[in-house]
Amino acid sequence: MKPHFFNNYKKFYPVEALCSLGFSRSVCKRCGSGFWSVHQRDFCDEPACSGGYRFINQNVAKKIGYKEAWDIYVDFFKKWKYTPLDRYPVVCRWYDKLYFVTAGINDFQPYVVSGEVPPPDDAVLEPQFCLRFPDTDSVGITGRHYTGFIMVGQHVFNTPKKFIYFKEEGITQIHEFLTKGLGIPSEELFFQEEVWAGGGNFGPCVEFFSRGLELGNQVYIQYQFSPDGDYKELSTKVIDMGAGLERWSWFTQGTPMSYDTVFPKVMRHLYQKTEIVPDKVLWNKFARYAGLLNVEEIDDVSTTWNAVAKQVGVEPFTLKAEVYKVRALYALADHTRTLLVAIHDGALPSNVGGGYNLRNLLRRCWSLIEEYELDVELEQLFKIHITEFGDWFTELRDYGSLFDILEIEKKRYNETIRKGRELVKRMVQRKEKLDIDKLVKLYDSQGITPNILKEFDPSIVIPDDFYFRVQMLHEKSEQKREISGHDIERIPKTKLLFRKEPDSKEFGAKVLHRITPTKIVLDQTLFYPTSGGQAHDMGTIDGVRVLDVIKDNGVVIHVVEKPIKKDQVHGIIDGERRKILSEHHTATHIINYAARKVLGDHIWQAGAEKTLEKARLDITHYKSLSFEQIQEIEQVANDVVMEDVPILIKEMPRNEAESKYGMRIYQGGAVPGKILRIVAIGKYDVEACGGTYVKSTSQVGPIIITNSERIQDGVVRLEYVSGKRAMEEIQRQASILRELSDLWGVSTDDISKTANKFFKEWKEFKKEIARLKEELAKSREKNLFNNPKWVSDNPRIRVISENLQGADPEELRKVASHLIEKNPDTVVILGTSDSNRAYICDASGNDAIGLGIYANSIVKEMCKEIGGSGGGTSQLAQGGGPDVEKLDQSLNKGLKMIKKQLR
RNA sequence: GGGCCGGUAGAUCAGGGGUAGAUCGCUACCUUGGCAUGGUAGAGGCCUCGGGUUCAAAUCCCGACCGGUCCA
Repeated sequence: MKPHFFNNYKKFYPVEALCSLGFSRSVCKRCGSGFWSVHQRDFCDEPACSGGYRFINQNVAKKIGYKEAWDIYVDFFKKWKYTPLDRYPVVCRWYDKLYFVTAGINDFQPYVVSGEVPPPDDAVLEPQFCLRFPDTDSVGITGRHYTGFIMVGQHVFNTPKKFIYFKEEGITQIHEFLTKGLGIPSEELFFQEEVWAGGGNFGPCVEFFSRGLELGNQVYIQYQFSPDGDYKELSTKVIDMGAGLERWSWFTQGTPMSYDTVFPKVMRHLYQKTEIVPDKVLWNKFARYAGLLNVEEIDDVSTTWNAVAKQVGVEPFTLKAEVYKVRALYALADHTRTLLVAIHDGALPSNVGGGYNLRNLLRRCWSLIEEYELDVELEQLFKIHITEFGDWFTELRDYGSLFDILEIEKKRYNETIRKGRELVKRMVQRKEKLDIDKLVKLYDSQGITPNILKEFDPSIVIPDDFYFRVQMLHEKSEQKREISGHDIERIPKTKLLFRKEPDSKEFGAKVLHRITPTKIVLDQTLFYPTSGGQAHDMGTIDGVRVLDVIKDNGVVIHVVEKPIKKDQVHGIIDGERRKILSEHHTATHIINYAARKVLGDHIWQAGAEKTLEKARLDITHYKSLSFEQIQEIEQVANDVVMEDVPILIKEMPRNEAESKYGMRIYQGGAVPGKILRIVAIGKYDVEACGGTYVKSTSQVGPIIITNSERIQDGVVRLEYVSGKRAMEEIQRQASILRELSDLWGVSTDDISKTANKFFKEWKEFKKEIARLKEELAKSREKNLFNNPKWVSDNPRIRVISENLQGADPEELRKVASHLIEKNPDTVVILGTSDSNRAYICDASGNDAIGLGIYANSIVKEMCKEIGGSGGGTSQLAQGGGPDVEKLDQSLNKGLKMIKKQLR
C-alpha cells in the first residue's frame, strides 16, 4: 500500500495545505520516504536518517511543563470547536479485542469508527493513558519510550451527512499548534508521508518531526479491509491524531531523558534515596543517540551500542554500565505509574490475559531493585505518583486495594524466587545435568530465570536464543473457532416484545423465515434468547414445545420440537421459568454490588451465567475469598433485598449514560448500539444490560451463596440461588443436617463437635489397631520361629511356612520381615485369604539369599498356583491370586522349591 | 485463552509399583548453678480427593479440587 500512496501522494496527503504553509516535498536519500520541509534537505527527520536527537540541551522553543503542554493544546484547539474529553480507563472493557487501551483511537473502536454509534462530539481532544508492553526494554534508554504514557488525541468524525475537517484542515491546525502553541519555528518542522493500519481500518498518515524526534502523527482513516483481502472506502472518515504528551515537554526542555520532565518528584525521590547521580556530561552526549537504541526496531543491539559509544567517546562497557544503572530508576518510575493507573482502572496482576503483563512489570521492578541493590520502597513510589500524577488525574487518589494487592504480589514473587533457588540448589548438589532443554523447561514451568541458575553454578552457559527457545515451546497450531452458519443476513431484526411487556406471557406473531423446518424466525417474540449470560425462555408456539432460543445479529431463532406449518402463530412462554431467571439475573446485579462493597472498587464482573438451577458471577479479585467475606457479601446482598429497592429500566443515549454513570455500566463487556438499556438498582448498581428483571429487590427473595472458588488467578466465582431456589437450598441443607443428627443421635448443634470426636477416635483406633497388629505379629513370630516346617542341616536354613488364616496381607508382611531381620538364616512363606482372594508373602534372610533363595522368584512360582502373580525384592516379596482353595497347595510348592534349591 | 510443573509429618522437601523417609520445629529425659548448645528417646501421616489398571498404587492412567509458572 505504501508504494501506491507514495506514487499518488497528491491524492492521499494534504499537499495543498502543506504547500500553502511554505513546505515542499523531498524524498529521503536514506529510507526513501516522502517528506515535507520548508528548506530542502536530503534526509527525512527520523533519528536514524537525521543523526539522532538534536534538541538535547538546546533551546528550540520556550520551556513547557508536562501538564502545561496539554492545557496549551486544549486552549489552542478551542477556536476550532474541539471538545476536550476525560480520559477513558486503560482497561478496555468496551472492545473485547484488546485487554488495554494502546492508542487514543481505541476509545472509539469499534462502534464509533464503524459509524454505528455517534461520537461524543464532532471534534474531540483527549489525554488518553495508553499501555505499551512491547516497549518495556526501551524504557529508560531511548528517552521517549514508556510502558504507560498519555496519548494526546485529536479526533474528527466526518459522516456522509456532515463534513467537519479532514486532511487539509487537520494538518493546518497541527502546524499552527506546533509553531504558535509549542513555539517551534516552521523551518524546524518535517512532515513525513506514512501509512497506518489498525483495527481493520487503514489510511494515509503524516508524522511530524522536529530535530529528530517524532512529535506525533495524524492518520486519515478512510479505508476498510474486506475479508477477501481487498478494501473499500469508509463512509465515516476520521482524523486520528495521536502524540505522546511526554515528548512535548521533553522537547522544549531539552533534558537528556524525558522522564525527568514527566515525573520530576518521583525522579527526585529516586535520586535522593539511591544516591545515584547521573553523569551530566556523559548523559548529554549519550542522549543525542539514545533514540537509535530502540530494541524493537534494530536487529543487532550490540553493534548499535558500540556505534553509540564511539560517538560519545567512551568504552561501550562503561557507557552501558552507566546507562543501565540510571535506566533502572527511570524504569521504576515508569512501571509504577503504569501499574498505578492500570490497577486503579480495574486490572489485576495475574498469570492470565493482560494481568500477566502487569505481574511481569511489577516483578521487573523488584528484580531491578535487587539487581542494583537500590534502597527504594515501591510503595513509596506509588504514593508519590498518587500525589504527583494524581494532582492531574484526581481519581487516582482513590487507590482502593492497591497496597493490599502489592503486598500479596510481593509475597508471591518472593515465594517463587525462594522455591526456584532451593530447587536449583538441590539440582546442583545432586550434580544433575543442566542442558539447554532443561534450562528452558525450568523457566517455562517454574519461572526459574537463567540468573538464578547462574547464582549456583556460574559455569552454566545461557544461549543467546534462550527466550526464542521458550517461544518455540509454545508454537502450536491455533485452534479454529466455530462460526455460526445461519443465513440470516436478509431477515429483518426481530421485535423484542419482552422489553416493552416484561409481564406478558402470550403473543401472536408471523413466521418470517424457516431456517430448517424446526428453526423458525418470527417478526416479533416474547421468548428471551440466551444472551448476557441469561438462559433462554421456554414454552410453546402453537402448542409445539420450544427447545432453544438463540439470537444471531438481532434475529431471534426459535428451535421447536416439530415443524409448525401455519404462518400466523400463537406463542406462550413458561412464566415460572422466566420468573426464576429474572430473579437470578436481578440477584446477580445485587451480588455484584455487594462484592464491590465488601471487597473494594477493584471488583468488576468477569463473566456471569443465570440458569434455572442457579446463578453465578465471576468477579475480579486477587485472592480466594474467606468464609467470613462470603458471608458478609451474602449479608449485604440480603440487606438490599430487604430494603425493597425498585429496579428502574430506561433507555438512554450512550454518551449520556457514560457521562452520568461512568464506565462502571459496562460490567458485562462490549454493548453495541447508540441507545443503551440502563438497569438501575437504586444508587447501588447501574449497568447497561438487556436481561429480564423483577420489579423490586424484595421480589428476588433470599439470596444464598452456595459456593465460591478461585477459577483462575485474579478471578473468583460466586455461585448462588435466590427466591424459590434459595428456599430449596435452605431445606436441602437442613435435611442434610437432619439426616446426620438422626444417624448419630445428637442434636444438630452438636454435629460438628461429634464429627470432631469421631475423627479423633478414628485416628486413635487406627493407631490402636496398628499397635495390636504389631503385638499379634510378635506373638505369631515367636510361635512360627519355634515351629519351623523344615530345617536343612548343612548349610543350616530354617524354613517357616504357614497359612495364617484371618490375617491380612499387611500382617503377613510384618511377620515375615521381622523374622528375617532377626534371623538371617530364615526363609518365611506365609499365606492368608479372604473370601475371593488368596495372598502370599515370602521373605528371605540374608544367608538364604546367599544360597540363591530369592523371595521374589519363589512368590512368582507360588502365585501361578493360585492363578495370580506377584513380585518384590529378593528379600521380601508379595503376591496373590483368586484361587483361594489352592493356597495350601501353593505353600507346599514354595517349600518344595526351597528344598530343591538347597539340595 | 493455551501449554507446562507441583500437592507426602507443624514447615521445607526426598522417594516415584513391593516395609512411608530426611532436615528443621515439637515433647520428654540427660549434660548445666542458669541459658545457649550438645546428647538420647519419642510424638506427629486419610502420601489432596474420587474413579481405573494391578496379586499389590503415595508411586501408573483418567477426572476433580488446590497452588505455581510461561506464552499470546
